[in-house]
Order: sequence, then C-alpha cells, then structure tokens
Amino acid sequence: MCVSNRDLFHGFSLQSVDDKGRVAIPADLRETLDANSPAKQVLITRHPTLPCLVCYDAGWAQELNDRLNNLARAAKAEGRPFDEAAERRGLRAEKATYDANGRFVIPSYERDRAGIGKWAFFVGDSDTFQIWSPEQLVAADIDDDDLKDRCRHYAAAKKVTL
Amino acid sequence: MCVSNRDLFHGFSLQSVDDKGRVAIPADLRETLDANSPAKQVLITRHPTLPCLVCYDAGWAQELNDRLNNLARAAKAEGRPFDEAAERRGLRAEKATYDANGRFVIPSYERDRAGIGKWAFFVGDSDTFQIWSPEQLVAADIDDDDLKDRCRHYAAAKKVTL
DNA sequence: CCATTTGACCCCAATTTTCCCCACAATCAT
DNA sequence: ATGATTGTGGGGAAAATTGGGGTCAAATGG
Repeated sequence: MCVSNRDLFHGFSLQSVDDKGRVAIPADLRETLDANSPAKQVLITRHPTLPCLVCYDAGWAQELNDRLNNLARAAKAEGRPFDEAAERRGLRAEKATYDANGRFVIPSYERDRAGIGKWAFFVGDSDTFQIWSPEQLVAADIDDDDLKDRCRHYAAAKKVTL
Repeated sequence: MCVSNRDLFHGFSLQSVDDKGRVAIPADLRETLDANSPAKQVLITRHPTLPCLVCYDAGWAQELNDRLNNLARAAKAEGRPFDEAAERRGLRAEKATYDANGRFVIPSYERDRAGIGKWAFFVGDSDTFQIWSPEQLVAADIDDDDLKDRCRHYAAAKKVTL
C-alpha cells in the first residue's frame, strides 16, 4: 500500500479575499486538486488543534474514510476498543465548489473561526493544504518560526501590513 | 517497502543567477530529475540546520510522504506517541517548474534566506541536491573544508570573487 | 400568493505575473 | 577546428489573480 498515485500539495501563497468572500486557490494547489479528483470541489475542515483550516480533494476524503473503516474492522476483529464515532467526527467537512477562475467562498463558520479577513495564507502540506489568517499565524503560539517568517515575507512582498 | 529505482544526484556546479532570478540546473543534476520524474519540476526547501537549500524531484517527495504516513500508522497502531504535524513540517516545500533550458526561478523567500545573490553553487547529495550562496558557504561555520575549498576552486575558474 | 431581498454562480475584463520561445555565447568532445 | 551540448539574455505570449457586473433561485415577509 505504498503507491497511492496521488499528487501532493506543495507551495505557499498569500491570496486576497474579496468583498464577496471569494478567494482564488493558488494555481499550484489547484493543479493538485484537479489531478486527484475531477470534481471542481474542495473539502474544508477546521484543524484539530491549530487555528487554521485544513483542505483536501474528494479523493483524499475517500481514502481517509476507507482507512477508518479498515481500522474499525481490524479493531472489532481483534476485540480492541475503538471509538468509531469520535474518529468519524474528524472526517466531517464542508464542501465548496470553485469556479473557472479557481475561486470559492470560504464557508462562513470556518472563515470566522480561523479569523480570516482580507487575506488568506495557503500552505501546501502534502496530502492536504492549510489556510491561515496571516494575522493569526504570526500571532499564534506555535513552534513554527519558519512558517511565521515565511508569512511575513509574503506579506511584505504584497505590501500587506499584518 | 517500495523498491524505488531512483537515480542519484551527483556533481557540483557554480551557476549564475540572472536579473529575473532564473538559474539553470546543471545538466548532470537535471538528468537525474528527469529520470526520477516526468514532471519538469523541482521541489525546494530550506535545509533544517544549514544556511542552504535542499532540492529534489516529485518522486522523492512522494517517497518521503509515504514513509511518514507509514510511520504515523505504525505509531498509532502500537500506541506510541508521534508528532505527525512536526514531522510533516519537514516535508513542506516550494515547487518550481524548469523550462526547456533547465532554468527555474528560485522562490524569493528561499533565495532570501539562503542569501543567494548573483551566483548559486549546486551540490549533488545522493537523494537530494543542495544550493548554496557561494559567499555564505565559504563563510559558514561548518566542518566541511573540502566543500568550501571546492567552491573557491569553482569560483576562481569562473573568475568570481567571493 | 406575490413582491422583494439575499446570496450563490457564472461570465467578462483588466492587471499583474509567470513562463515559453528564440537567439546567441560559452563550453565540451570529438 | 568544428559540431553538439549547455548556459545566458531578453521580448512576447499566455496564464493567474482580482474586481465588478448580471442572472437565477431560494428564502423572507407582506
């Protein structure tokens, strides 16, 4: 089960959020979405611990679901305890479609909780990608100075003051 | 485990960076990139400890990701602690495509952090290759006199003063 | 039930950025 | 030397991002 033949999400980008709440998914990440699933859709969840969003394609959602089912079956067969309901909560997600320009509307609950305003910082993370409010990121109490630094660099390049 | 029949990166070269930020990947290294992945792309990260960049092909990225997923699964199955988010940070990378002449644009954050100006020193390192600012390399507080010496030699050959 | 509002989509257009292509210089191998 | 490959410079074409309409349908409230 080594080769899943999926494209990975790589790259970083600071994108503007317009007055309608739309953001363009950076071309690099969108390319991966399109490669992994023909549906022009992106699944959006809150990160379990960090104040950011986690996004992926429909194919990855299926993969996660399959794995969970396999774990549940194995646990049951071996009589181990397995809180399937809890595990399944981690798979809940919003679904959004993106248009020909690669834009979608960040669902209001997710946008609100991630504190996303005028700008959205995209972070490719292999099987998924994250979306941060740049302001939240640089202020966050996390051990990832490089990401914060990178965010500042991208902000400066677009003349955005955080 | 996957039998990955991969070519290795070998060789050294000092390349110029033009006004657009473009640099040609030396032919030896490019050959390996092409052999390992049909995508004309190179993934670029910062070295975890040294002031240089680490680059590799998309196939190696997939290999690293597969290994990480397997480790995470094993750890979970055996109830061992595993900081997946931290491990995953090491896999984050910028993606750049190179043209028919083998040139790509060094992403501005990476270029900035590696202190790369007019010249880029390429170092084959088996599964990956490194890109150094020659000035940073010879001044770096590292125990690799041979590499520094080699860099000076290449610089002298191109009449570059460091 | 009908009028009005809201908002989700879709299309078009301008600007910026990237990348593709061609020509030429330098280097290497024969 | 000379032809082939590799590296370098620059301009034009294509794509990405962003702003702003318009249209249709569901929801709201008279």
